[in-house]
Amino acid sequence: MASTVRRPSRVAKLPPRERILDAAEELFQREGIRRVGVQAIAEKAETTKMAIYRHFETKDELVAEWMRIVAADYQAAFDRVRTEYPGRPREQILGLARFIAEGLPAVSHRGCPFINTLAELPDRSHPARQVIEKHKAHQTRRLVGMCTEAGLPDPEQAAAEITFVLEGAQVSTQNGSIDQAGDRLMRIVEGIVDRHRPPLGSPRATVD
Amino acid sequence: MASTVRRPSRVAKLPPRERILDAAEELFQREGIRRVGVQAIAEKAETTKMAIYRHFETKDELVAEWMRIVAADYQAAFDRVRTEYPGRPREQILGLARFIAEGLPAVSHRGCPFINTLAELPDRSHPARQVIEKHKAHQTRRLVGMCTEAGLPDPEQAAAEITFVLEGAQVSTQNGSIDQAGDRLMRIVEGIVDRHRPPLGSPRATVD
DNA sequence: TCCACACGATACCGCTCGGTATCACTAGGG
DNA sequence: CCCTAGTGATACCGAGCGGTATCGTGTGGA
Repeated sequence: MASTVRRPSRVAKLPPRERILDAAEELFQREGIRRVGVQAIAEKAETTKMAIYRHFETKDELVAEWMRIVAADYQAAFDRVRTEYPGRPREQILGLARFIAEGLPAVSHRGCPFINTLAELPDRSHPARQVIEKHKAHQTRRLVGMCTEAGLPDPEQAAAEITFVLEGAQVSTQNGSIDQAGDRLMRIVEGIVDRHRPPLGSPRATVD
Repeated sequence: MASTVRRPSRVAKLPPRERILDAAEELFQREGIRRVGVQAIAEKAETTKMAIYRHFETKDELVAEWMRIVAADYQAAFDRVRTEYPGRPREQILGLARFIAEGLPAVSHRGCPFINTLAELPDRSHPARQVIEKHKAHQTRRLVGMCTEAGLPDPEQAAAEITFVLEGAQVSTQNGSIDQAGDRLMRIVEGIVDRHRPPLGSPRATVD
């Protein structure tokens, strides 16, 4: 391990900015934002504090950039299920739920980055908080659209219910109150999208 | 006149320990744990840092004591619905949901103390964290019992679903993605407890 | 060849943190 | 009466924080 560190330029290291973001992501996720100092991020990224402040105005801006990356990951999951199941909104919703359910073991005991960051940043004007709220609003809009396409009778209510269970599954995994949360989550979401099947002959009915 | 309840600072102050806990509760809830220093708590409690350390070994122990108080509040809500609707588990569950739903506006943008504290304390051996996990496990057990009494066919799955939506409603209120979360939450829980009404004359579900 | 420029390293600043030591005061019980 | 115990006030400690200043260094393009 030390031998790889020895080589500064012969080994193709990622550019500093990427290394900083990678290190920040891992430390923030594992320890929380306020527990992690800029110095610790620099060390994990194999660079220095000065380099961080050359790429990010403040630590708060670094946090916001991290949140933008996480939000982009979720957006990518949305895009993926949409191209994977074109015209089949029911499968799209289940794909999203599976994306969350499969991510539960990885974040067990540390939970969702959005929820944790929100808890650590009570200031509503914090740049990272604005990123989160904008992302969540956008995500809700897309989910309502899917529920509408799926022919659910009250799409906004269904989207709210799905959102609640997705968030709640992550929280309950974090505090250890519900076991097999992933399986339970999938069954719940299946129940939601199947509860009000569109009447037979509906143009948007699922094909299988 | 409210003077009986009011606590003029000079005349009839609460004992220091109570004032400290009251001040800590408000500051922790509003600002988060790590943002609030012991000095700030002392000032709000109209006492000094030394007095705090006479009553609590460390700041972490003060946090844990706060969590015990919050957990006791939730336990009291459980007890209240059980005595308020004796032998009517469906109403008990709805009463719990109403307890959460009515609390949503008060904690909007700051969320549930348990979730926030968990986010700020990644160390699983932290005393406050153990209080939370023990409380959540106990709460789940009680909820499963209610679902069993209500005759829901899969009480553990139903309890998981209810837990998810209760937690999720608080998270979604905090990040502002779902409006009218309280009303939506109540409709969802009503749907859960009404979805599988036990057939008339059906035998009781098995109790674990 | 030279220069610009991003990067690395280190020292430093002011501030706040959790926690401790010390001393004076006051109320209550024998 | 005094003795004790809890309280208030203040000063202090070492450590870590976010952020800055300064100087050295290696490399690539002209």
